[in-house]
Amino acid sequence: MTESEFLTGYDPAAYDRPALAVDLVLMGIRAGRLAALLLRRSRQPQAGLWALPGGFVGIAETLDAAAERVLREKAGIGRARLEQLYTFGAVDRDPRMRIVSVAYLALLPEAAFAEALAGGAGLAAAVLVVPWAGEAGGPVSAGAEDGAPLALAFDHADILALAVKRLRGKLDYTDVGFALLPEHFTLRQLQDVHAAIRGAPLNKSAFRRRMRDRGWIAPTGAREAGTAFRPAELFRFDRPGQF
Amino acid sequence: MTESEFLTGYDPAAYDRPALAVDLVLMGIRAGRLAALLLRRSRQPQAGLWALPGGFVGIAETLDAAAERVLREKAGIGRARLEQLYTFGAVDRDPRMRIVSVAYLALLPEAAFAEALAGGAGLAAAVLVVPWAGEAGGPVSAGAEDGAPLALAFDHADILALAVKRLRGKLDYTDVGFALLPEHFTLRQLQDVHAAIRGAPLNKSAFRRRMRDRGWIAPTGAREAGTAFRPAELFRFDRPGQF
DNA sequence: CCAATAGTGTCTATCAGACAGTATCCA
DNA sequence: TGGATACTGTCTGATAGACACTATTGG
Repeated sequence: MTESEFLTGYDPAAYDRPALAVDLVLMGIRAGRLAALLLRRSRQPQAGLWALPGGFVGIAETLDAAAERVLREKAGIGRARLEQLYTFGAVDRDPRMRIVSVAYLALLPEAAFAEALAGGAGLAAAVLVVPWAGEAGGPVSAGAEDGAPLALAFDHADILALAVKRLRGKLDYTDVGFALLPEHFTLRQLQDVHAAIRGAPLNKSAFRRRMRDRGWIAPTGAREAGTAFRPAELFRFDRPGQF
Repeated sequence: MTESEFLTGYDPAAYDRPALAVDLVLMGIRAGRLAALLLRRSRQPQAGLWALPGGFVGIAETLDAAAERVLREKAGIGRARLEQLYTFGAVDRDPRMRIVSVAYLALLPEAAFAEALAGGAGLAAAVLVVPWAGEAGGPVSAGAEDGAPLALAFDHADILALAVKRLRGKLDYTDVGFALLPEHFTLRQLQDVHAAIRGAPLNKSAFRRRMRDRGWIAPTGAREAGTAFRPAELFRFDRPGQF
């Protein structure tokens, strides 16, 4: 039997299959704190709870392509660097039916995050409360910008927790800190982002030294404006496209 | 509409779905080199090529449970610590139909690896050639134990390459080195495993110092037997269950 | 004794934390 | 001038690489 003869006789519908979806963790910085974009579910199941933007994977659509489509259609964001996070496959994670979901993570610069919030997609910012709780990272809870806790749908709290953990792991040796900031930033802003992701403060001079020694930042020559004190120097990320 | 009313009216078969499978990367050490267990495909498609043990995910089966079942049924291994690696979703990765596959990684102690090879499952050991090629890790090629290259089926070369990359990333701060060794081992064996995964040699005294300082190893009091030179001290892993 | 490997001691470079000190802005 | 924050200098401890040194086995 040749390969083409085999294919002719193959029955792809022999067994029941789980449905396959993607869910997007879209992270940003909001008032100096780590935040993610969520949608309030208007329909059953779990109406009223907050969920990650998600959607089903088409039969002729790559997982990455499905994630990009959901980014456009559900979050109204043109493009972002999406990275696969983990695949969640508990049998009862969705009461409608068996749905296996591939979670993706993207980091939005501060302006893009604000723009997505202002767009008509109905997104809200969930501030992530990230206690230090050791290197492994403890549970992550989500709250509205006024501090009120948000109830998350399905297993999306697990997905958020894993996203924060992944972020932490990559913080020291990739550009995740820069990806959340505008093009020009102060070292203080950068340090605040790192502290928010770590969930613990950082030593100032050691942090500045490390950033400069790695050659990742370049001075722009400009300075902050509108401060009531000494304005900080503005830097830019010097190794775009490296990761 | 309540949640139960909604569920009654929901049609889970409205769209075509990709099939969902798991593939297992079962790693071990073979004659001091990093190796993985492969099956030679006897049937179309891609008959004669070498593939990772895999199987479809049942409709009421967790991803982890499917991986454990494949471990038993296709590899003849009772149990191992399986860890999800990545989900591969290219549209044409399997010529039969659209199959999305969740890859899992497990590390087998030297004896379990040899036992699986000797079992009746038809597994072969593919020695992985892992050039250093920078921190990111270059392409990984598989060869038989006599050095002859093995042709891999589907996108399984990509899966192996990612598994090695993941292993490298975890080498310094988890127990991956110990997981591939027998219960009692010499520091030389441990160093060889680390060097095989890194694809680059290690400094002896620095390595020993690091292992001892971390408190991960405990002396057993016993020594190697049957050597033609000074026998090495045998150690055991002192932090089982920590990772 | 030699060959071969086990195991140690020491020098040096790098890097991070701690913390105090100086610089520069606005009011 | 004072308050606030930006930015720097320096000490110290932890860790890794390099490399030579000693120790212990079988023959």
